[in-house]
Amino acid sequence: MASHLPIVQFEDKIMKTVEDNAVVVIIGETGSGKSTQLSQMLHRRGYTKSGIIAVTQPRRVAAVSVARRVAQELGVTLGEEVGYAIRFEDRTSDLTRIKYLTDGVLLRESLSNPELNQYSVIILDEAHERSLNTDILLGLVKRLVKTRASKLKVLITSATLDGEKVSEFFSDCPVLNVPGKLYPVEILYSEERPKSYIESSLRTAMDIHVREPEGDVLIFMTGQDDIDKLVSKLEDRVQSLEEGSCMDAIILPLHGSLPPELQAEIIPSHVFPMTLQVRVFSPPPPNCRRFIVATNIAETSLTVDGVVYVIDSGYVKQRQYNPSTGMYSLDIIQISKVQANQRAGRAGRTRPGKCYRLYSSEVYQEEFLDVTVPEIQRSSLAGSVLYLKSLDLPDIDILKFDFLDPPSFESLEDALKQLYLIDAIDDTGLITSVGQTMAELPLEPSLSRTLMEANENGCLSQALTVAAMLSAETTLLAGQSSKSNEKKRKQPPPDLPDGSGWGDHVQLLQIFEQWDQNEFDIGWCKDKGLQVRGMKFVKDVRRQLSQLMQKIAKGSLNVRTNERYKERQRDYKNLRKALCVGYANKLAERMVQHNGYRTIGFKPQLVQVHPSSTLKTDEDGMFPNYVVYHELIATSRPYMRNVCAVEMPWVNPILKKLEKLNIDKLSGGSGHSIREESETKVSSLPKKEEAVTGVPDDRESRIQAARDRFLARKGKK
DNA sequence: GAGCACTGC
Repeated sequence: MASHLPIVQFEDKIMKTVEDNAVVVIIGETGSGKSTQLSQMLHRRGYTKSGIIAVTQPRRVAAVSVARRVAQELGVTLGEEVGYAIRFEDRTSDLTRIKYLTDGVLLRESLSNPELNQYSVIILDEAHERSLNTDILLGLVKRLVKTRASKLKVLITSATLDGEKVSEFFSDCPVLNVPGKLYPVEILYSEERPKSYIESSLRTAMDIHVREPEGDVLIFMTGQDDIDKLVSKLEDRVQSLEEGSCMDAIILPLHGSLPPELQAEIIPSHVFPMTLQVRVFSPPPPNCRRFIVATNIAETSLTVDGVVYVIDSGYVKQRQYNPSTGMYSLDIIQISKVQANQRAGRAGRTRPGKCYRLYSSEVYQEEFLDVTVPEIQRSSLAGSVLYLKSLDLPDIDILKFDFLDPPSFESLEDALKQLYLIDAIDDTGLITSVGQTMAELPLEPSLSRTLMEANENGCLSQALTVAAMLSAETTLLAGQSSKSNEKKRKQPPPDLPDGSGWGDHVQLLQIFEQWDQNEFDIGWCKDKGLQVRGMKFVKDVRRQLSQLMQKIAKGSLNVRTNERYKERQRDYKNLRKALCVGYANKLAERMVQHNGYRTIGFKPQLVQVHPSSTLKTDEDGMFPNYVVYHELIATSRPYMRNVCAVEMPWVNPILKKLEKLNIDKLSGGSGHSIREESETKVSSLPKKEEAVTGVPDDRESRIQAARDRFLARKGKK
């Protein structure tokens, strides 16, 4: 049935290698069939007799669609022999032998079963995407193949030629290459970087339209603004063409904040069963060319069917975290070679195609990084560090955790400091009982800490709502028409609650409470300009959090709990106090004379309340003296997004704790509970690994190098 | 008076 897939010819070779080795890296290009076939091969060879085969995917849709395809190929009912597990949805049963799951779900499972004993094989699919979760799994799995000795097989699949590095990481395990099924793509470079990649894209697109035979055009832009601009320019140009001089054209924007009904219809592909094809709108009319103007969402997450031409600006908008300031920034940066090739590959899925790169081959060769900087080196690590601490693995020290690409020492110290401020670890770096419970909640540490505190002071139900709302926040406001051709007149304000002046957390709470009072009516969301999908997600998250908190909850979890009590609490004092404890790592103090704030606990930054905030000023026009914020983000200026007013008496204990902060003590702790043993364990660990694998481990030296770099930087200041 | 790329438990 799947005999046309390239990987099938390699079955014997792959299976022999898996038999002889605990870990195998498989490089399979797009269309090789690795995602659907590897699990079935292993099943045929009896690997499901001693356990389940787990296949991880970075995305939910992929886990579901690949599982569906495999069940179909094996002729079984989905959820029986072949199943999947994603957040909110577990379609597996006692019969399940092949299980597709997101890597986040596998990490959760590992929390309650660190040895992952139910699995005989773990396949980490699409590892080249290097999601934060995949990187943590790579480290955990490396440890598991040692502790579970010969009882576990691990396959790492990747689409790029980065296999050598992964192989080195796994003690030089074998690397197998499986060809893909892409058609050739001709690469056309520009002589030089254009002044404006929008104008240059426009010219290139029109050239293609006039000169090239039929086939859709996919254009990679960096963000919604650029997309809107280019779409409207393209529309103008296409309309000004003489009628009948060339085929018709449809121009379609494609980015994450488009409402899903406009965005795409997702249909399984017959050519590439392991991916998703997206048809933007219904089938394109005959003799008509589509121009899809997209963000990097079209690089991996969505596949547009029918693309023959790709125009690549060479840029991407990327979010990165600065551990010394605690601030995120969204920057437009050059893509990596891997990304450039991924984009080009989008032109060769149905027949030979062309990729127009709006940069020269010298720029590609000399300026582009080989691979994208992995997420783990661009994110705040508080959540990941807490997770690793909570596993309480006897031989794991956070600062020495074996990452494929270790994050900076500075970034790990930042994470430890934050965790200490919110009581998740003590002053020696050991996880606390509060921290242990926090780790079990699928939330970022500030929010899980807020829930714990709210449970103590009687406002758990409110905090659950706030945490759930913030988990969805960006997808909440429906696709605003931005500043497109529509008249720029402000639409009638959707009259949402205003947070009673206390800020955005309270507003989010009030919005959900109103929705609850309106019986979760979908029409109500639409009236208020809220994305229905986002609000439903909030409801799901809230339900999940409630279930997890049930065991330890001291009060009611219902949204409409204690109406009378709430009436007396117009100032939301308990909730704000709980937020202050949870966000002790995200505190800011107002400047004396103006409404700017200074961040506390980081290298001090001058930041502003985001203009979209509902936080109110007092009669003198001044903001509160202290606020906590959900995140710092530098866009046009440094902003605090989602702020909440807090009171001086709640802030004082945090300031005291900051004074006591001793980062060396925090990071010196071993991270596990038997401190006395930590010294010897840490130093003896490499030897132990040598004995097991017979291969020296370079971990110590890499960590030492990172530490040296860090200290050198520190010394300069 | 600003606007945020993309995932996920």
